[in-house]
Amino acid sequence: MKSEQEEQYVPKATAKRLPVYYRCLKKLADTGVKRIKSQEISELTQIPSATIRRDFSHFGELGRSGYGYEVDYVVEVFHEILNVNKIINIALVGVGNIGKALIANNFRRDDNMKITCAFEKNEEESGKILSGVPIYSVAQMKSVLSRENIHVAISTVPSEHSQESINMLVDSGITSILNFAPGRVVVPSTVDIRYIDLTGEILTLVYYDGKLLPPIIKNK
Amino acid sequence: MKSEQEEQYVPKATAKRLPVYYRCLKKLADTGVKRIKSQEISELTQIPSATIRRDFSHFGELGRSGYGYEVDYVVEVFHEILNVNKIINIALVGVGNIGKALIANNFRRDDNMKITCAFEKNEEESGKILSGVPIYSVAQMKSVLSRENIHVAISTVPSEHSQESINMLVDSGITSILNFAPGRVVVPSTVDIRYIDLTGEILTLVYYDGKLLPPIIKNK
DNA sequence: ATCTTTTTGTGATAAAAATCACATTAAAAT
DNA sequence: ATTTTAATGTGATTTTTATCACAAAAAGAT
Ligand SMILES: NC(=O)c1ccc[n+]([C@@H]2O[C@H](COP(=O)([O-])OP(=O)(O)OC[C@H]3O[C@@H](n4cnc5c(N)ncnc54)[C@H](O)[C@@H]3O)[C@@H](O)[C@H]2O)c1
Ligand SMILES: NC(=O)c1ccc[n+]([C@@H]2O[C@H](COP(=O)([O-])OP(=O)(O)OC[C@H]3O[C@@H](n4cnc5c(N)ncnc54)[C@H](O)[C@@H]3O)[C@@H](O)[C@H]2O)c1
Repeated sequence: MKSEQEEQYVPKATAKRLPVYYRCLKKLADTGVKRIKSQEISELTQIPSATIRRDFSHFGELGRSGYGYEVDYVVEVFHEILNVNKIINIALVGVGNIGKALIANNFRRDDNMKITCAFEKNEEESGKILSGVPIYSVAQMKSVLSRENIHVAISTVPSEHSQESINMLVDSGITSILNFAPGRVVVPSTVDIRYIDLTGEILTLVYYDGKLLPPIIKNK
Repeated sequence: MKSEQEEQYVPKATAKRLPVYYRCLKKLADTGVKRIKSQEISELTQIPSATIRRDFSHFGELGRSGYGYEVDYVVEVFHEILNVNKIINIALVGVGNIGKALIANNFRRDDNMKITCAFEKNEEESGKILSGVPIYSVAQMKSVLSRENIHVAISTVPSEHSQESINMLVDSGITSILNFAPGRVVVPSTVDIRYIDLTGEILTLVYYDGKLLPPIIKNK
């Protein structure tokens, strides 16, 4: 491994793949697989083996030459890296179609993350408890979030109220946001926001399909 | 613009931004904005103006020096590029929490895409009609999809049935898939699959947050 | 008309990411 | 023990993407 100083930097592209690796390795560990090589992880994740080895290398020498990786050990490392050991409490804003689905499922399979409270503008919904998750009115957002010390939120409000909802979240101390409304909103640089853009994904799929992939679009 | 030959290639990174541009410009057009410059689009989309101009340049000389872009014209161009003029019929597999939410909303805001049929393993659900969308049994998949000539699908089945569901879709002639189960599945190279990974998004957000962004992670 | 201002489109460059390819190291076989 | 085999970790390179910075072109002002 490189010196601490140099290895502080994890490329953005690598960071985005970490959950894929974690999930893949976790599944292997749960299946009882003890040993794996980059080539096999590649088949499972569709990520080239050289990329996998390079990515892993940012976190130390996780494997052994001529052997591969000890699954349990690598899972442990990724567990640590991704904070899977810590419970992530999540707030949800906008209890509509998607919001209700997210609450109902509530990251069932992921034992470390959980929607613990939700906020809804419509006063008919607020006050209720859905699948154990209390729905508050938006007026209560700041106090609830600071009391419960929550910093991660999902927004599932309609596009036109997206900025409004995100402003309230930021004002309530949220620093990480997942927004289901794809229109870009403005946030302070201290806040990290990511977008789920279903319409965009479909458009991109169809765009590529229309071009029949290889000949027109340069790279896979 | 470059010669036809050279300009066949649209970088992958550009393609992913096209829906963002389209949405942004469409909104402007709908608001009555007639003229826009790359700097303003940058403020609205958070994409650097140089990147925007470079991206646009792949589709011709869309703007005018010292003036900017005619909003209506550029919307028209993107409209064409993204096939927004064509109706995209979408099949959905797995009518559970998420599946039902997607059907209920059914891309309300996007007049060119629509879930027109759904498939569910649970025989209690199949046979019903939800928000106008007929729910079929999985046994009917191949015949319905070929009859309706559908090539785009969304899978919202649990992870452990993901490969099974995708296999059926591929076998039924689907070439573009959006999968809500994040575990990577194997598809023929003729099929394009994209993943929505909510858990992964949250993990990545928290990963970055833990590192407090700038000092540890190299680039924004 | 001419001049000034503005903003594009794009060469050139830099930065980031992916990939190659192999020396090195450890495992497994003999 | 020694040899053979296997797979890592990483320099080196290539490819892709982002950004700089400005000449050229058009708009608007005078
Ligand atoms: N459901 C889909 O299939 C789908 C597809 C593409 C995009 N999206 C996006 O997902 C988001 C949610 O979709 P949906 O179908 O769940 O919408 P929805 O209308 O069913 O639910 C939105 C909820 O947010 C509430 N709300 C509005 N403003 C609020 C505020 N400021 N604070 C708190 N709550 C507020 C509304 O009262 C409503 O209950 C939308 O932005 C939509 O663009 C959804
Ligand atoms: N809802 C969330 O908050 C959330 C969060 C993260 C990930 N996800 C992912 O989204 C997916 C769906 O989640 P959900 O909460 O809607 O699950 P769900 O269990 O409510 O619904 C899944 C549905 O798929 C059906 N099904 C199973 N196998 C099938 C098959 N082969 N063909 C057709 N139908 C089949 C089931 O009968 C069920 O109705 C899961 O893969 C999950 O990992 C959901």
